[in-house]
Amino acid sequence: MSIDEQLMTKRRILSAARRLFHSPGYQNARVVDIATAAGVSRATVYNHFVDKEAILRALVEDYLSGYARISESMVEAADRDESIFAVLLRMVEDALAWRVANADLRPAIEIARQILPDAHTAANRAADDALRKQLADVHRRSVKHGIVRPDIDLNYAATALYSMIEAVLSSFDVGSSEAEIKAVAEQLTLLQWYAVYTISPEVAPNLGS
Amino acid sequence: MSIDEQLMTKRRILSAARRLFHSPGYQNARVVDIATAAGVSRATVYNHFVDKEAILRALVEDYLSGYARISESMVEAADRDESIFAVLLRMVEDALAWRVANADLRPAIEIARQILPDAHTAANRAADDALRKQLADVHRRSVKHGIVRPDIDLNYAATALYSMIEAVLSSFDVGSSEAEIKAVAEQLTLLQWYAVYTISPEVAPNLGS
Amino acid sequence: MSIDEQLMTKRRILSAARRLFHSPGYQNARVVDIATAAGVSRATVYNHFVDKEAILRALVEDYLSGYARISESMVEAADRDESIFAVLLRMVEDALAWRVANADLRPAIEIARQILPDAHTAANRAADDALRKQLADVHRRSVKHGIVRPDIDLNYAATALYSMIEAVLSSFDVGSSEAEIKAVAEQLTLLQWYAVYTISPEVAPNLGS
Amino acid sequence: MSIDEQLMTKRRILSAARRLFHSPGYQNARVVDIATAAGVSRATVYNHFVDKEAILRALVEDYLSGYARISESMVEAADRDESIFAVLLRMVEDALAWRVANADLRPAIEIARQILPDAHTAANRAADDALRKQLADVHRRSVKHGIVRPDIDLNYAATALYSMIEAVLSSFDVGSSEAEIKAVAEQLTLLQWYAVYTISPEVAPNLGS
DNA sequence: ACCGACGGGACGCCCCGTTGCT
DNA sequence: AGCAACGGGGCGTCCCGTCGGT
Repeated sequence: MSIDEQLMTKRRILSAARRLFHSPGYQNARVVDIATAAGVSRATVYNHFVDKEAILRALVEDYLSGYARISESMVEAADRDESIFAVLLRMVEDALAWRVANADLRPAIEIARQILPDAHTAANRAADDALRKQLADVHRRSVKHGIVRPDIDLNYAATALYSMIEAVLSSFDVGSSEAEIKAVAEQLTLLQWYAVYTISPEVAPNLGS
Repeated sequence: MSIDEQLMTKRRILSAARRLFHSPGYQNARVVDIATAAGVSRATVYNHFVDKEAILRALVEDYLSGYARISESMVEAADRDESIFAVLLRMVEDALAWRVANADLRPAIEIARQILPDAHTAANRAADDALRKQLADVHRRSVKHGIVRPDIDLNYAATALYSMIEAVLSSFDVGSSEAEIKAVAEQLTLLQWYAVYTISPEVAPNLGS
Repeated sequence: MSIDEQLMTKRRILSAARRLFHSPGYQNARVVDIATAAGVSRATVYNHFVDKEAILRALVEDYLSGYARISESMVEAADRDESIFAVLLRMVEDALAWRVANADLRPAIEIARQILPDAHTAANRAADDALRKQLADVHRRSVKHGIVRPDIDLNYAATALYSMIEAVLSSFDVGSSEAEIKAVAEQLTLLQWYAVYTISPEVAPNLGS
Repeated sequence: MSIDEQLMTKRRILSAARRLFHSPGYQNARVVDIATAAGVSRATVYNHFVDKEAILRALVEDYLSGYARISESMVEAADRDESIFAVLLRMVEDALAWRVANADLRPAIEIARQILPDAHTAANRAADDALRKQLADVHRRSVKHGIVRPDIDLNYAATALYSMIEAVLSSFDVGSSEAEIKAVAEQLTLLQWYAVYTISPEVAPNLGS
């Protein structure tokens, strides 16, 4: 059996698990169901994952690693010397798009938070911090321009933005249309902008300046 | 056994379940653990609740009913003709305080969202809508004063506020000190305010005016 | 559920196991088969026995305890002051009858010897020794009468008798007819007698004399 | 790989299996253990034997074929015109020596009796009958001499002898010392002799006479 | 209310024998 | 011949929810 086929097997198990963890849910998805859906036997599942939990862990880690990639792309974006608002907007868009693309993973991630207290938190913090660091950077540079409201704690502002990105998914049930995502991203960015900055988005200074 | 004693037993079961659902978590809390912690036998638990799920459901419903009470108190507050900012602030404070007081229930509520898809959503919507309706009312009245940013969708703004209240708990690990809660509430209210309104909080009009 | 019913359940499991250990054999008898044959669930089997091995152990112990009862009955017989030959004959008859009645347990006992090295040996030795002690007693008293062949080691003779009782089962496939058992017992006793004693069975002295 | 090397491999597998079937026993000896002990891989074991059972079968067949050789040597012995007692003694010695040399195979043979009902019985009967035929021959010739006890069934006597040979192993744990084997063989032969014959061993007639 | 046996069913483990690939 | 993934299937554990007896 080739190495490619091994990877395929693992991927098919993950894919089946992802589908079944979304519905009928992690608890109701039996290992044998995942195996059958992946076209393998139960034993094979245990050849690739020590645990049903390990499958969950793998899914969550895959998801969180996507976050890290977003923050990397942001670093590059920063080099292109765009306006602060544009940078924020891109960031929100990217994060939102990633979440939408992985909306079916939400239940799994919530479960992971429950039953993988340490593992999840560790990986999650890593991913969150990647994004948070970027936002903190934007904020810090903004302060130099004297455009940040003096009575706003930027930590809360950052948390607010993230939680909104999160919440907007479950509340508004955003479709996968790119246009929709853009519209929502703009709204969220505007909210963040007005909450934090004293000037209009149109006159936002460049990040690099 | 008197009715009072029966209620006591039920309450002790709920209390034990609440403690155990928080740690070691819903899945890891066995019915016999709950029974033992409540000082009763496993059979007695099943005399009061048809299901382990039913205990979870009862806990969540208790929690959500508290939300409804908050919105009721807001209606009264509105009658006292305070400023819009003050009303918002009180609302955030109340919601935050309630969440803090029930912070240990968060895991249980998340689980309920997973495994009680219909029951939870129904109750949750009811509670959410109660608050949301109040906020929508505040927003609607604000519009009449012409102080709302024209490029902001108030639906997103409302969602943002709620998600922030939610998120601030897990991120900042707010203690139960009333002063702390007040400080955080003010920050969140300010964020919401600046995001939505064009004027300074100090000159906010009265709700009833 | 009454205590009687509990015992019944355990007995029915043992009975089913006994049947299935004989055919299709210990290894081929699945726990679920035993459970089904006993009219209970697999879980119930594990409520009564920690192991599949424990069922085997229980069967073997029951069987061996029967041996002990035989030797007890021999002690009483000895008090009736019969002839040595008659005592030997009764002993062989009893042992043979017990083995015939439990012939279906032979495979299980052989398996037990394999997979329960210590447990089996311990119990088996106890049962064997019970009988062996009786036989040794008969032999010892015989020596006093000067009727034992001087070139015969009575230890080997005793072992020979036991092994014959054992072997005659598998080789001759004795039916359960009492007459058949008596006939075989007489043959075996005669073999033992002639091998050990110098006189004719008809003139055998009494045990007590 | 040469044919010799193949045979070597097969022999080493059998040797390892023999060791492991003795301890920790057939059921507890995993195929991978046998392979490792033989210095080959698990797959190679399956190249030489279709089954784990096939290994057991091969061991038992090797063992039983040794019995056939004993009976062949007895035929030759008979031609040397020795006394009946000497012939019996040699027979018992040979059988006993063979059993002692293969004492470690006993557990495997017992298992084979359980799980290879047909295969074992067939081969076993063949080997047993080879010996039994010889003994029957001796007995038949003895009858002609009028030295057999009239009240003894020679079938039982033959069975008795075989079972004793078998039993003496497990009960007395005979060492491999030749002298010990000789002593035990003499005892067993004497037991058989006295049980069956009316005359003293010293005056036993010759087999051929 | 309490107790304990019970049916049910998933989990993780372990080992067998098979099958392609190297 | 060696290797490793795989299907298959039994074992023992665990917990749930039920039920009858005390």
